[in-house]
Amino acid sequence: MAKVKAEVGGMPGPATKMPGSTPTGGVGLRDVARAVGVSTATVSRAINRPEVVSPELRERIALAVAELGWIPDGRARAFTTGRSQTIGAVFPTLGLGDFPRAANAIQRQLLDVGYTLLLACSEYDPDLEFQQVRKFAERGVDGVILVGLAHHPDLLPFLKQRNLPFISSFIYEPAIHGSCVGPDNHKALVTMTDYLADLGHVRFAVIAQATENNDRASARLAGIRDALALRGLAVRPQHLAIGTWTIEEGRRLFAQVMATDPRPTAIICGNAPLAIGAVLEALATGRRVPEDVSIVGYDDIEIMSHLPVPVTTVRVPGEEIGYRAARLIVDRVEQREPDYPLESEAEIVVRASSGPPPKD
Amino acid sequence: MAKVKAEVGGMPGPATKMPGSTPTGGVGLRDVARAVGVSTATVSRAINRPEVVSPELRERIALAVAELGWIPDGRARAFTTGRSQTIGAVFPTLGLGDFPRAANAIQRQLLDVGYTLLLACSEYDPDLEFQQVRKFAERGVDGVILVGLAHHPDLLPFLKQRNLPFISSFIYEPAIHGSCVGPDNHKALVTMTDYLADLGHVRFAVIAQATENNDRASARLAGIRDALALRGLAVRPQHLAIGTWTIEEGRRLFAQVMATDPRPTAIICGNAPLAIGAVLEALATGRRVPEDVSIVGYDDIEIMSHLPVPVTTVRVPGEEIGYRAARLIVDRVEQREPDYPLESEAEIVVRASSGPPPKD
DNA sequence: TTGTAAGCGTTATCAT
DNA sequence: ATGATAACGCTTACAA
Repeated sequence: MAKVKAEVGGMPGPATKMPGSTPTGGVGLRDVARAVGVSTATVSRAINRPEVVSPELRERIALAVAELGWIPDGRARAFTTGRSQTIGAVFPTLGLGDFPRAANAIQRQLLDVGYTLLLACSEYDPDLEFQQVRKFAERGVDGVILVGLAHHPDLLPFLKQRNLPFISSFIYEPAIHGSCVGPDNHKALVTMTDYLADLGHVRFAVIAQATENNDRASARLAGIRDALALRGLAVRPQHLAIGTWTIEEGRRLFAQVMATDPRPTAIICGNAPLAIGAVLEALATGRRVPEDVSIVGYDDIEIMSHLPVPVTTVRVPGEEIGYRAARLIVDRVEQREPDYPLESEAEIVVRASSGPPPKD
Repeated sequence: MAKVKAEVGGMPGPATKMPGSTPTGGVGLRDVARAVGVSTATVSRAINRPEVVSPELRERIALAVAELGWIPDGRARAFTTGRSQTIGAVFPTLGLGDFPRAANAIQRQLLDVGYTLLLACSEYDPDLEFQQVRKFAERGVDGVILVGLAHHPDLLPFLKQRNLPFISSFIYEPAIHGSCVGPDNHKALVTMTDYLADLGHVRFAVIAQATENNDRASARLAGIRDALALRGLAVRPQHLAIGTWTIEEGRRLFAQVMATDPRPTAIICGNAPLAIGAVLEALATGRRVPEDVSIVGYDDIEIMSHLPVPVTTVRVPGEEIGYRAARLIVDRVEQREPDYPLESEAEIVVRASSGPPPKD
């Protein structure tokens, strides 16, 4: 009990505080201390550095804690220590590709090391992303996980000024080693493009999401272009279709690029829904995949291997990325050096949707 | 500057604090106050209740705030006010059905009203869910959003004791009106079952996820059973297949129930991946859908309408649920009465995967 | 309208 | 090994 502050009879008095619900259930460290007959300092130590209090006391304190149902007030703790044991992550969206998997992995790993995840979505909007990060800063996160490298121009200065550690995920750039974790998007699409070109393809179409504010999408597009250029090839303007990340859009854009002349023989899709849409539209319109046209995607979500024609795609290890992102940001916060690889290998998963180009 | 506390010459002294990075960038309310030449109280008021300070001061304070790049330290604020403007949500998983959509919606809505979302996953494990909620409580969340009604036995008492408002989402029970928001899972599957029975189906199979710790899944199963019982029908034991929530599993369980004798003519799937798997397995094994067998699902994610045979399914308005969940928990926290509906209508979206049973 | 000053629950410093 | 006590940055009576 204790805490029942002052007036019981209900006089005006200095107004009992009670702005919101008592966070820790009304019991504080002092209540525990009082119950055991020690000082708050001792209780605090018993919690945070048990080895430094006598076993006997430790025992009695643990008992009282359980008895009273006390849990530490993280707010007060954060306030006092200057760290909140909290990490903020801003994803473009949940529910696309490997993001949910990664978010899950981050969350699990953070929990393991005693941190909590604050998760927000930017909806691919740099302004919103910045706003979310500001919120996080206000909330006192110890570090921030971002996706990609393209951000609001004021974002990085903001973080710098506040000395807030941050990392970029789902991307790897050797130039900023130590602050990014993910696959090399450029390299992944070079590999994919090479694979298709080696099959004999010459006319490539690309269905992808907009590259503005999305350096990962840009890197992928650049990878395709660079790989083709090495062979003296290029994507025709009418074979480049830009959209969003829905199946619907994939169907539409597939139909669009297939209506051109000459037709492409290989279609590279910038994300999973676009690839799914392309494949389903191809089948729905009676085309044979890959005999008439090869289609490849990005992100190996489960459905990719289950469509009537399983889809060749770039597999990004989302779980691994999330796990490492969590470790990395915590290591940054706690000033440790990462001792694990930061570049994740994206691999090409070859399935039935890709093959040699038609003879025609 | 200011903050440069005491010793500049670098004597031991009482040790400058600096445990972690300074959260607010080194500038505090007092710095702003000093710069303007007013008291901290005035600055605080200028921020929180602008109408109560003179316009002139308000102006100068705003200027100084911008100048110094000050942002409030949410930790201190939370500490002082007893509220953190933070809501915790524990979802079973991201990346299944409408959960990502709902999470997104919650997050957006909370942002709108000045709250921040803490998101965690329970992986359908009640212990983990409880642990996450404890973490949230420690972090001082003002309220908690849960999914469903089945929880760790100690969870609700825990929340009660701490006076922590919470709501259940993705479920609606009239009996606890005001603390839940979502569809009536039971009713939804009664409707779906009636629809199929009215088409003439008599032999029903059910492919669903385990019902332990998942009252929503239980409610759906009960809905099917009750609707059938009203017609004197029941699901044969060998036509009830329990699994997880993967496409893979859907394929396997579909094959399993179709290998029985007599065969079912209608298959009700408990979630989207199971339905997708069932349909794809049916097509892959040369069955005609719905001529040979009708297949229906739960959750209307995009792919459902795009498969070679579009899938009849229960559509749950995930976005609406998330939006309302966010509003509801905030209203609970701020002791307001909700003035919007809490029950979301699940609707049956009829597509090509369902039809009359085969004559056989 | 503005200033003064008392907390809020914990950790950390210093003394014992 | 333990206790006393001063912060931490902000909000909020209450006084002026």
